[in-house]
Amino acid sequence: MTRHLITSALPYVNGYKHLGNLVGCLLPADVFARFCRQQGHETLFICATDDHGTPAELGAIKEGEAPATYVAKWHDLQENIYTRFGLSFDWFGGTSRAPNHALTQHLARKLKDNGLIETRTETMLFSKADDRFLPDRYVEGTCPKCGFAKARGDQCDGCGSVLNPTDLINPYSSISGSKELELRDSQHLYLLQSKLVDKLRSWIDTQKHWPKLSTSIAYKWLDEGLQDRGITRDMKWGVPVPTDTFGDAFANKVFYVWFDAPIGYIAATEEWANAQGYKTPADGVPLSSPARRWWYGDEAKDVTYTEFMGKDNVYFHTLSFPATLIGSNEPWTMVNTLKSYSWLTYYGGKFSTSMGVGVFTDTAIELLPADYWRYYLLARAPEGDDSEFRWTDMQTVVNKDLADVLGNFVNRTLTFTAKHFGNTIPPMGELTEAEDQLAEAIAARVTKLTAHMANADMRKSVEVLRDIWTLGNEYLATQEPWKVIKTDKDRAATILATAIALIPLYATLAAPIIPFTASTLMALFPSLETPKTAHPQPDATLPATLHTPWSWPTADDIPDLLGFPPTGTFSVPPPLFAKLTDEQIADWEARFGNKKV
RNA sequence: GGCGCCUUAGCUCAGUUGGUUAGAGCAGCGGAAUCAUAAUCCGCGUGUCCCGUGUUCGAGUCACGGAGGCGCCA
Repeated sequence: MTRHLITSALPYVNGYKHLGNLVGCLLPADVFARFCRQQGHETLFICATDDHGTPAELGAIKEGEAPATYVAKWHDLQENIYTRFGLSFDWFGGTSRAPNHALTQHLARKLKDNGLIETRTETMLFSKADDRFLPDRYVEGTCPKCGFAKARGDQCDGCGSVLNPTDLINPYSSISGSKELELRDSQHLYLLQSKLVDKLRSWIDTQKHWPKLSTSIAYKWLDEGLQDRGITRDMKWGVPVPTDTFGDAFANKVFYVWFDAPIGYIAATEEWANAQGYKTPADGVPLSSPARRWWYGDEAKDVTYTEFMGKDNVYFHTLSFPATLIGSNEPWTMVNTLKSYSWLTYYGGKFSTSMGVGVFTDTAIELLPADYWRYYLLARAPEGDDSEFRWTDMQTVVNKDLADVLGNFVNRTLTFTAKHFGNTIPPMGELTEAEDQLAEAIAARVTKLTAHMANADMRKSVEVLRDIWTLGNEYLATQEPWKVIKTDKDRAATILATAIALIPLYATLAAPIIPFTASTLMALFPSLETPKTAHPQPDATLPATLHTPWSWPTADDIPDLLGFPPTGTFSVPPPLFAKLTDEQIADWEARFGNKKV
């Protein structure tokens, strides 16, 4: 048994995320977490909202709320959506909460103790009207390169140039519009990443389980020479820089959002521990014992840590966050396996939060049940290249795989059985070569599926899963119980009992991907609640997997799982999946667009 | 401007460290079956693997040049 720590990149707090965000880290992480649990591994799946930074502060100003109010509101709104999508976080925290303040400040102090932080003075724009410095996008003005009138302090939307606020011509505050700006010196903390290059490189050299993309991105940064990085901002919203350590000059400054955000993984774990009644220690490392077991010291040595993220986050997870942890000189859990994803595009164009392009999670979950989205999105997970979202593609995949192959298999099996045997599962008779071959074919695919799941390969997992479902239909097609029933009722009973035995197996194997449907399928068979007593031959030895219906089977378990179907009564459910109609698709294409924007 | 990535059947995409007739799903065509949400099962794929040059006994797979698309950085 392995202890699996799993994190998904933190969704930014301001507003609902789109489907690209969902499939680009949250969803695969959830599938992997569910799989690990089904395998019996001790698993902790952690996520949180990324609460700090300028967009959150500006969003709060726009909605006329205090940042804390705004952030708390959006945290809850997002969490509600994720729950409805079936994301099975053990804890969904927020980076603006107390544990993250404590941990961020703790790590900053450690970095200073180790000589890895220095103070530098920068000349920045200060607005008298707003009584504050104006970093990044708090200032707008004319682009010095292309003359675009509404260039932001960090970047020009006219020509794409990256800018510094002081580059702008005729700058003005984007909060108040005031042009009364002046240059003032401001002190900032820099993390001396340049001193950590060797340690980072030797750590990365030992990482054998990273995808090529991640490793090459990391080495590229190291080869080009890692720059020291400013880790503070002149803002109020964020983790305050502790003045007892860094001096009064930092009284109105906070840590940069990218410094505190990844620490949020650890902090959210501490939130989880606090929720169980464990108090964060006031001295030393601010981590209580349950969180320590996952993150710190010898107790966490046997933890396997897997991170899921979009490819834009690779730098922060391979270099910047590790620099923080390594630089602290403390024994933190570091990432073992890192899964990065490309983009899901909307008809080849970008899903865009600011432009409102594509489909957002809050809208999506109103249109269709979670499993429709989960299955389709995972089947198209952008694991290598970008992949395209299209309504017609989703219609094809959902109708074909879910409704026709899986849904229809369950439906045809149960309705036919009910017609001839009532709502009692028919007795299993003597097995023939057909059942042996079926078991063998499924066992081979379970081995493949298990390997793909263990690698968190979503597309391949979905593909094999569908293959397994097809085997059920194939079995019925070759055994033709509708013919056999006329001449040999016992044989027909065996065929149907075998087909019925496939249903809970399918539910178990599909559970990480379509958990809601899996529950529906399991619930059809009351006897599975207590599989031991449901066994048709009480003195036979059951494989362990039968004792808990959700346990992930091995290939060796398959013959027994097929040979001992659930017993007793069952109910015939309505069709598992409604097909997406041409009218629905046309409607949604009209509503959301069906071409590249 | 610098660097990196991508370009494979009508569509969406797989293709380990270069090695025999380049794969899957969907769509399409043909057949079987009729228990089922007109669902299922089986069979059928010669496509300049973006273009060019080169390395090699042998390249979709490596090198260089080019076209198109994308990303990161300054």
